[in-house]
Amino acid sequence: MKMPLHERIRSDFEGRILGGELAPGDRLPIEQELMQEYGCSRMTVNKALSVLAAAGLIVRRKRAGTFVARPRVHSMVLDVPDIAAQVRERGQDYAYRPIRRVLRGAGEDQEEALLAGCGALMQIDGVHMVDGAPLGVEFRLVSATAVPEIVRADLDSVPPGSWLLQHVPWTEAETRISAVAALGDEARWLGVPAGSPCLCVERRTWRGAERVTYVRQLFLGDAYDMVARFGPGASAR
Amino acid sequence: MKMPLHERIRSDFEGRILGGELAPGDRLPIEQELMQEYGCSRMTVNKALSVLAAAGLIVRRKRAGTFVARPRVHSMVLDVPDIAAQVRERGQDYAYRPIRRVLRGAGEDQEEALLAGCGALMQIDGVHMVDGAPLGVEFRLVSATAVPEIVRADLDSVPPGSWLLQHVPWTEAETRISAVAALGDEARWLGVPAGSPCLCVERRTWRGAERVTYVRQLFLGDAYDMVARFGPGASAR
DNA sequence: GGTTGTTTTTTGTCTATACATTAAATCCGA
DNA sequence: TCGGATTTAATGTATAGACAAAAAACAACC
Repeated sequence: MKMPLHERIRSDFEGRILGGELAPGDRLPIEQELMQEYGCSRMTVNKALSVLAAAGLIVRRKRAGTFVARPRVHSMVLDVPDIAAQVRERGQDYAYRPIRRVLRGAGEDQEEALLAGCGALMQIDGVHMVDGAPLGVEFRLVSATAVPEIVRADLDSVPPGSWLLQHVPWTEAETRISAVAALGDEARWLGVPAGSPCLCVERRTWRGAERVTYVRQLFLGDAYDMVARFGPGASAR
Repeated sequence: MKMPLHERIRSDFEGRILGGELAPGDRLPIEQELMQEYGCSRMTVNKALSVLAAAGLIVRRKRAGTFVARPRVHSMVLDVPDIAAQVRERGQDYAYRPIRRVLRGAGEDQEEALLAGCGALMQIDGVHMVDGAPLGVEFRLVSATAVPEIVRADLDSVPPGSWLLQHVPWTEAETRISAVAALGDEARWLGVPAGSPCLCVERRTWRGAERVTYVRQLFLGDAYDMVARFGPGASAR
């Protein structure tokens, strides 16, 4: 196993922590001791520990030492997929069917008000189709002040999710996942009886302090799920 | 703003990439140029870029240079909360009500078979209660070969989720989130009509190659949601 | 033309050292 | 005993230099 030394030190302790040999609160050897143990310079040890600290596995406190991180505030990596790509990967046929696209001011809706910042809003609604059947509907709001290009963009051939991903840089995002019953128009577009369970994905994006987009997607409960992973290669797959 | 130099270099490029100034595929200056530009040593530049590379924002190739990473398969950090703690944080009352707890061999169920590995299984079912009303039900399987302590653990006062979090080390986990309709027993335990939409959270954990646990949780659609974040402080909140 | 070495550029790792920063521990005087 | 100043042990940042490793670019050869 030819592994850089700092990598070996890192995975050594990672294993011991995740495997339970080192419990939260336990103190690790100080850098001096580790240089002895591994026969290397302090920078090498430091690099290994810095990476573990960045990953949140350990906490380093000056003068006190290095400790296994307290609360296993257990966080996982959620892959937010490009729906079209994901569907095609499974060998199925994907299509986006636009429902509506209007440029207007913010209405009564609280979300709209927050997003608008007294500017114009582009509303884009559509349905994701798989092999001719609806998979999900989406209701999207884009701030026309933050993304002026949206007004003239060609969004009929490309699903707006993909377009936005390519053209709109953002610095922060929040995704909220819940379960709701499909109602009214939503149920009709999805072609299911009202009350059918759907996975509701809401996403808000910001650029700095400025709100950029809001999306609400409703997916058929039995046709779509989201997966989050933790562990070796969590983000690599 | 007193910020370490490597941190400044890092956030400099992070900003330019997330802000769109640097597009995917663009090449960054080589380390030599950056040492000139920032008037520092190569190790400092290297540290900054290594962190960005670890975060997946850039890709570094020997002899070729450093490039902004390709269309970011957009991944976010999902916080998997401790239900009890989360509820109490909102000032509400939390209780766990056990339904069933049996030690047995694996049955017909495929999931059970995968988990068992010809060993015994501990099945633990219960309801999460908030202010006296059901929030969710959970159906849990724990490999008694991987976690022998489970057999004698006191799980009536402590919700098994918390107990496991404390006592069972694992190295890999996968969470699958979908929307389903509550049916039969599940609906009864939740106190809702059959067919009500629920958020279904399934989690599998491994220790190395060995399966450790499987959980299936059903939460009332209108009372529970999960949040994932991306951006400054994504894991810190 | 295509294959196979060879060079060279760029990142990867590591060392040894220096000084800064922080906070725990200690000391000391009122 | 308390509270504040001082010491000191640990991490944090940074430097300058060395050699390793990979892969793009080039050259040579059949």
